[in-house]
Amino acid sequence: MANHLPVDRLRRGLCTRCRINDISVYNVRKYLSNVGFLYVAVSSGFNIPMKLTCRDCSLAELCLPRALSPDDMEQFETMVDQRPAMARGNFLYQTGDVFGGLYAVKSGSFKTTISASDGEDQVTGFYLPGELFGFDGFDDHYSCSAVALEHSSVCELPLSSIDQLVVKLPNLRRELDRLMAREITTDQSMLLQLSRRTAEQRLAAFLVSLSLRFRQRGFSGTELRLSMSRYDIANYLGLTAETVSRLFKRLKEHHLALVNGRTVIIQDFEALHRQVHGSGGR
Amino acid sequence: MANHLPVDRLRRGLCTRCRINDISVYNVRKYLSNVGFLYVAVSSGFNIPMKLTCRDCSLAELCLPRALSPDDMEQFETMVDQRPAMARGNFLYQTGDVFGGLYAVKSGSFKTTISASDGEDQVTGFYLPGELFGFDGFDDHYSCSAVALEHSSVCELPLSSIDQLVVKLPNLRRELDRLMAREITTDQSMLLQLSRRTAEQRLAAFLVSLSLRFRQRGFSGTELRLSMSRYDIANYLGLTAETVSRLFKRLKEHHLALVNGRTVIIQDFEALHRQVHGSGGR
DNA sequence: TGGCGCGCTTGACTTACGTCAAGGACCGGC
DNA sequence: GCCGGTCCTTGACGTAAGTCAAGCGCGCCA
Repeated sequence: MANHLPVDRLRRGLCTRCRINDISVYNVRKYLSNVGFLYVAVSSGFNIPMKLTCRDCSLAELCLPRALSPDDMEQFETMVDQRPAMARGNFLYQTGDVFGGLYAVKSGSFKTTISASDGEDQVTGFYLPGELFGFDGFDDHYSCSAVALEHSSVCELPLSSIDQLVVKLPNLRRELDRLMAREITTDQSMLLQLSRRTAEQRLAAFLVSLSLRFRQRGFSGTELRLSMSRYDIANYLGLTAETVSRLFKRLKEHHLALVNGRTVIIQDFEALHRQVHGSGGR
Repeated sequence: MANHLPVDRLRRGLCTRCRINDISVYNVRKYLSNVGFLYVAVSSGFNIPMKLTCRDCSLAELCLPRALSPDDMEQFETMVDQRPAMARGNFLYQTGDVFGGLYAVKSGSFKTTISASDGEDQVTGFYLPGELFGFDGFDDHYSCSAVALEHSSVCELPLSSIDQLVVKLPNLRRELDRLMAREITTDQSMLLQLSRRTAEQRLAAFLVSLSLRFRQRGFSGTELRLSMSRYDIANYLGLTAETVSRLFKRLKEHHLALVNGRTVIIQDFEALHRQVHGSGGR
């Protein structure tokens, strides 16, 4: 397994194999100790002191500012707050909190959940580096809670900044609208998933989506490390952890994917993809 | 049954019992012929020639412009296009159409649907007078199709107008953000419904929501006329038409609601409400 | 490095809801 | 007022996925 190192990307803050974007010796140590396999056999280049700007950030092409011209970008950067890293399981915000702003994942990953009156939760989304979340809060209060799935960090775009920026930067407003529409579209396609697809198809769709998003971020699209538990996956897909477990077993038997704990090796992406769209649901 | 007539509201374009907002002799005749029970035993006051302004519209307190000051409202009105009425079953827009703008229901009702690659549809929402839809289109193309469920009409807020107005009217932008966030929140609470609630709970939630929204619009909250088919309801709730039918029967047996064709009489709202939140799902 | 607990797996059994099929009611058009 | 089609209802039956329970093992912490 390649220990071929994309040093320049690392310098800019991101290892293409891991999910580290805000580099510091502490974080890397911490991260490495969590990672099962060691793609990062790094020597130097770690304790670069830095306050990342968006232009430096390796996620720039994926993240919100990608719609901005260099001039706009400069204005934009001054409005973005970098938040301290968070430990796994910590809440970034909770249901009912006053809307503070939007968040972009800088490193790690998050889940958002809503809770029913009886206390039961529903996972509504997983967010990877470069992805924006918090749109549900625009109605004054967040309707979801956001939880770090691993050691993670975010950039914050505070509400006050948004109000100022959208007037000055029409491109930013349009990009925000676009992202919000995409949030709606993905939620709605989940509605279709939940009501018209079999458990098998849902899991296949989940893996395909993750694979594509990882690849987009420069990670491997075939060897993934899941940051969420079986329970989270099951909940997100409207299933139980037992069912997910059995399905993973079936994927293994059919040589579509090899799942071992939280490591997933996708063996036959095409077949998985076919399964998603394949021959109707229930 | 009262033929007590809210004439002033009718003058302004809305009968509180029916769903007529854009009054013309033609429309009323057309509508009456579709309605099973005749609340509207109207004599005069029908063929009022009018181009409704938002200030005249009886839906003003519910619709988008409610966030606007009188001055703002005047600017806003000039940008809104009134579309000709549409027959049942007609598309306002279809999946993939270039985003033209947002729509507010003026009379009648609409459903939005997405379709899977295999051609199967999923109903993602129902929209009543005063409700805004089309947000999914902000990402350049509509990801849903919008279909009139009965003889209906809409007001259009074209994209070009939105771009101009949001700069001039910050309150409008905030209201749009709020509505968009609400769309996200309702979609996500549907995710919870679909994955964690029994068929019975889903249908109860559907009826409770409809009842509240009808009441908000000045219609009866206890005697509803559904504009959507059993198939649509079932599809929206992730069930089959057969199951919905059986559930309606059960509601009748338990004296919670009386359902006859498309007429629903809610007998015990509280009990229905309890059923929604009651003692966990599956 | 070793111990403990949570998260995962596996099997046996249950059930809510879907599927299939047939008949009935309503509605709109001629 | 009759006829055709669509929408709705009802019953019999099947099954995908849930529930319950028990054991295993990874990974986290001391």
